[in-house]
Amino acid sequence: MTDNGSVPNSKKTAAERPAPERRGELLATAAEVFAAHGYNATTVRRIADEAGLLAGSLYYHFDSKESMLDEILSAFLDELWDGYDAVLAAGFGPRETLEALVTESFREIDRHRPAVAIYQRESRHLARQPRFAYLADSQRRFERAWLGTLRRGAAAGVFRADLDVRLAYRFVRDTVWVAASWYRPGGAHSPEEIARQYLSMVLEGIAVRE
Amino acid sequence: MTDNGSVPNSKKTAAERPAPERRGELLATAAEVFAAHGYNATTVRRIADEAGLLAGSLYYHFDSKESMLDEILSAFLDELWDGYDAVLAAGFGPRETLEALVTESFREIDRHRPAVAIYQRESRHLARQPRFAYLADSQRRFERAWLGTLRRGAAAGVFRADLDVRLAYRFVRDTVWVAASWYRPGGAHSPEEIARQYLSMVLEGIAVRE
DNA sequence: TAACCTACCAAACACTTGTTAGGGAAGGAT
DNA sequence: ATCCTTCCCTAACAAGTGTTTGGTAGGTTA
Repeated sequence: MTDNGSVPNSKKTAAERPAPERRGELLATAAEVFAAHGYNATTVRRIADEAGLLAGSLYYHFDSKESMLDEILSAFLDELWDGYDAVLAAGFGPRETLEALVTESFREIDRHRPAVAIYQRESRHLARQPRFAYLADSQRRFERAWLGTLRRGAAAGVFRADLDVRLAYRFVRDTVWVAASWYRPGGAHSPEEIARQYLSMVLEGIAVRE
Repeated sequence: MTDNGSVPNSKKTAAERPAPERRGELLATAAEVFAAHGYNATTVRRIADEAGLLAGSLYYHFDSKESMLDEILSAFLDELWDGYDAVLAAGFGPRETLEALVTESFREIDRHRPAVAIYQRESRHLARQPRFAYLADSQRRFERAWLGTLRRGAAAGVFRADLDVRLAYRFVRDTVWVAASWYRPGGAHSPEEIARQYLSMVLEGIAVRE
């Protein structure tokens, strides 16, 4: 009985926000609908329907449809980078870094599946809008982290050096993140188990060695 | 294979068809815009703009925005299955079949990049509509072809048997098709070259062997 | 000449979209 | 009781949507 205790309304910064608990519920259903049908194809009435209120009422909590999307994506990316930065700061070798990044990614997919699906679908054209410039930033950091790890590994002789590193980067990146399109939490495999098998395929290949 | 004939501009009977050459141009630009911004986010006025005519004029050539999408997707799938069926009928072993399927896929991406991008983005929810039921059919055939090849290979000892075949299937499938999101025809690598490197990664892995 | 066909335009149609304005019920604080 | 805050509803708005209708320039055929 400790979860519904204090009301942190006055503790937040400048922007006065209504009760953050209802907000979270609404954002969760909005994310679910965005992920299922795409941002543009999702009407604000549909979100309201799914959440059990009327379209106009959403504007008590948010000032636009776009800001819902914004909040969903930035919350996801914040958490993602918390995890990634921890991995990158740990001083692992290239192979261990790759393994940790992949595992962390599948954990994020587990926690933020709708947000990841939306990101995959919309980030490319959203990144052009000034409001979503942080998406482009994130993509650059992303590339730096993964490509750097792959290059370090190739130089250290733990990853194959005969591959186009950029192709390998896209290969690993896509391999991991498209999983969000079919992954369902609570399924047969845990995020860690999926990460283990994916890593096994990416690192060792699916062919039998002789 | 999916549908009836190839020119569905039939308000009455398919007695006469307008010049198919202009049709092809319009479909190509429509596919390009759909791929760039998503089907729902694309207005019919935007397509017309890009093609150099007015929105209403598109309805001389097509009877709806949806039928443009239909024609783009089914044309792509028809060609894809021509290639796949040829491979599957060739009587290759599992490994050669996999290699041929991957190579053929990258060739299709090269030829139908916009259609592939649209397919990736929209097929999931389109498949629920009766009109696009052939998308679901195609996906089932797709799964049978790839999964069957992987199973045959695991049984024959050329693919690893310790992997979840379903995971491996999704791994290979996604790995190949997401390439459409970044591939640009006329780039540094030919489809065959990309296929070669992807196959090398999928089959042998990116780690150095000892 | 006239009739005809192709490929388009101009203007509107009905409908959906995101968003806003004003109001009101519930409940706690004073 | 009075006030205030929270959360939602009703009802509308203007802009944008896919689509239809009727017309027409220009070429081809009779």
